[in-house]
Amino acid sequence: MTAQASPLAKDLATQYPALAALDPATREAVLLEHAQAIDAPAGTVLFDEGAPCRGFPLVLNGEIRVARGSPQGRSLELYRVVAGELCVVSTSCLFGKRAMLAHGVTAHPTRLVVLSPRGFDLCCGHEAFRRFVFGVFAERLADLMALVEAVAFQRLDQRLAAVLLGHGPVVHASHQALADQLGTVREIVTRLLKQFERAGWIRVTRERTELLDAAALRHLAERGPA
Amino acid sequence: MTAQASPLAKDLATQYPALAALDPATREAVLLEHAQAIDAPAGTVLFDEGAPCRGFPLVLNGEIRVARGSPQGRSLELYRVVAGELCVVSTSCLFGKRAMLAHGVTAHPTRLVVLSPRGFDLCCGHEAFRRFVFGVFAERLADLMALVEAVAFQRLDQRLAAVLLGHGPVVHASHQALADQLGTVREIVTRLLKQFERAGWIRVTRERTELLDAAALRHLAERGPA
DNA sequence: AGCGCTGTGTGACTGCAGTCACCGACGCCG
DNA sequence: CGGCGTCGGTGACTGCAGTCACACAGCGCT
Repeated sequence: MTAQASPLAKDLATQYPALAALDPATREAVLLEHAQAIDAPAGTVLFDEGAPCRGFPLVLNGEIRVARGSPQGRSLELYRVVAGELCVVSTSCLFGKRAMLAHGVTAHPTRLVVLSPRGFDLCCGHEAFRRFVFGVFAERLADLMALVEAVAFQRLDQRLAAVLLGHGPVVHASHQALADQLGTVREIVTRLLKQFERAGWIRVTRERTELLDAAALRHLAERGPA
Repeated sequence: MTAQASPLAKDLATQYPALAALDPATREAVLLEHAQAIDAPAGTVLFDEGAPCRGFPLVLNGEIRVARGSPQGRSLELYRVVAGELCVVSTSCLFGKRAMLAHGVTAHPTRLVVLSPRGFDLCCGHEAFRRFVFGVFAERLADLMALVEAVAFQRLDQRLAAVLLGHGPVVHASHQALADQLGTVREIVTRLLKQFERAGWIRVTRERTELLDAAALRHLAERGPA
């Protein structure tokens, strides 16, 4: 399906002001000939490690989790792509002409538009779009550096606390899912959550973790062990 | 000092074909008005964590090590910038309008040209240069992901082996320097090096590590513990 | 009710990395 | 020569994270 449907174009313009700023001729050409809309239910594998790469995904709504697996079957979340962003792993892999370095799975039902390499080039001819792309790259790079630092220098309880805080006041996720975000195993998450619960910071029920004392968690995450 | 000196321009053209591909008018304008050459001896701190950012450094020769420090005084090398590349941390920080996320120190005497943001924008108007910049970003992103995976999932002996292999057949570095690359402490490096030496894989002398059995090290680094 | 699947809880054990407290070796310099 | 700073080596100890092996609870299904 090509992406000329009017509501889609409108969504795109709302989420991506940089696209809206293109001159109308280019925009039409890109949308008609170099874009493809996709609707993916939650849990769809959009791309996999080692696979080639289709194009540059722009996310309209929903969320993509980009993670990398370990040989021992563990997994570590690198970052997420939400509405208004583009997936830099795909971009990176297309420019470096290499296989994908990570896999991407939709966390929620997600609508996205995939730009062909040519379409991406066209858009990049315009400064506004370029600045947008560089901005996203900059963010991701910063995220990854923060992640490196966290993995290298922080304890798991601190990182778990940070992850919980990043999910809002009630976390809907199995312990295994949390473990996959952290790059650890289920038992450790269970242990640490129990610790937090005994401290009165959270309440744990099946598939659900309720934050009772966000301040304490934040303190642990930021300033280290009490 | 502006960068119109002919040998410098030639160096730039050699190291950066993407710059040479610009139309001459733009190139002249950029070099004359938006570039600054710097010669830095080894050990110069080019930028520091939390500091603002001057511009986009292009490295003509030498090497910059970009690392991030931990609160406990440890350090972890994120990547290096060699001739023909540009430093993405600076780029990232300029685009994200944020403070620097890491510090950069010259490992060898290094000559570099710093482009002003405006000069960078001018260059980016040309597709060849853009592709070059995206290519570098792609590489760094890939590096960082590999680093995240290594820190999260590999044992220290594996990572140390990899670092040794990355330095050529003879490594000139103190144990402390190696520890700083890995994000660990000196004693651990000493221990592991002794292990490798007992296995006959390396010979250790002061400030110098000679690789005797690169194959064994490579095997450890890639396939894990024997 | 019985079954099976997924998610959770836990105790025992292991091992790597980190910490601490030294000591010794080497090089530089007054 | 003696003193000092950097670099390297080592043993004892600690603690976190990971592994293994279970037991159990909740839910959907037949």
